[in-house]
Amino acid sequence: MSKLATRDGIGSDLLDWYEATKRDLPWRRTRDPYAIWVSEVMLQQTRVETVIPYWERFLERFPTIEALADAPEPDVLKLWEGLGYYSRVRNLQKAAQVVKERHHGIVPDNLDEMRALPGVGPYTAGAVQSIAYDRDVPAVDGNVFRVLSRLYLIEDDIMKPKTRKIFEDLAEFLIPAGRAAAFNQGLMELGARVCVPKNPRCGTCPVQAHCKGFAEGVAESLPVKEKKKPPRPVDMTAAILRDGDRVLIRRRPDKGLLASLWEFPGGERLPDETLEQSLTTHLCQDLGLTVEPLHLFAQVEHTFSHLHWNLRVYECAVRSGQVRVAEDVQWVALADLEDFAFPVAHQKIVKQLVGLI
DNA sequence: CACCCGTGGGG
DNA sequence: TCCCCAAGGGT
Repeated sequence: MSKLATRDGIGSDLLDWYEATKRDLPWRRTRDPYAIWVSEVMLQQTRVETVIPYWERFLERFPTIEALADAPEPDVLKLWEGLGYYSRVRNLQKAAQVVKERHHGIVPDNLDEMRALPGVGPYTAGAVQSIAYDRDVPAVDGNVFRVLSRLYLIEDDIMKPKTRKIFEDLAEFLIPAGRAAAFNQGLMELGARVCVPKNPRCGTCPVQAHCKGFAEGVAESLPVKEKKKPPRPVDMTAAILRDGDRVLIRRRPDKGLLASLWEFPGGERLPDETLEQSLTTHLCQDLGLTVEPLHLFAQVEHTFSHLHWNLRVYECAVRSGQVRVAEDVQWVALADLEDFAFPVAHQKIVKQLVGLI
């Protein structure tokens, strides 16, 4: 750490630049720890421009910890529809319930208690504690990894968990006393607007003079990051079952991919399965129905972070069996489909269906 | 540690 | 088109 014993001007240069140029983001207009927390969860792996309208709607509908804690989960999920990584909001609501019941509805003002809440990891805890409570703790996200790896020419693979401590220690060391809120946000802002992954704007960088990566001409090749594997292709089938103006939908399991979202019934079609076999497997086992595919209604390609669905949707006729309507299996009028939270892949089907009205 | 968990935008 | 990626966390 001795070679880093030059806290030099990074802190003050970055703070000056941040205060002078920071964006006017809605969550920067509040000091409410809950509102800031919500923004940090939404911003996980998600762009600022995408988050803004979601954050506005979410805070309007659930303005307090208690409002979120007491809300029906389907309502919460509906407001998150389209944002992805849905376990984020399920954990957020669980955490809100813990805060309501065990912390008098007040977001904990220390790192350990915050970290203990579901969905709160090292980044989110550090971000909320520094931004909302002015605690001098680091908040290391992807931007900070990139900025610091360039500034100090650190070549450790940032995808490896053990690398995290190197950057957290450095980020903490660099915090100007009492200024973690602005400093942490300054590092992230710099990563988002100047020290970007490709074609970094080193010419306008406020800390270029301190940047070892720039001096060595290797800034753009940092950080070192292992490539991730391409998404695995999966064939999927889904059935449109109609009864007058109503269609059958069901809720996905409360764990795993797209947990608790609604969908048109179906599932994975294994490589050696026929269409009928696949539909029978999923509809018969899950709903007690056998069906006959009538015609291809839609074909949807959808890529997730780790999967690629080729989803074939067939309008079907019920051949035998009776639909067991339950809390998680419902006939819904086309006009009411919008009340349910669907994953994007199935929203494409909803659009076609509603277009028929 | 390796893998799972979404989505939309940009180069 | 394809690949990368964006204020990560859970298991």
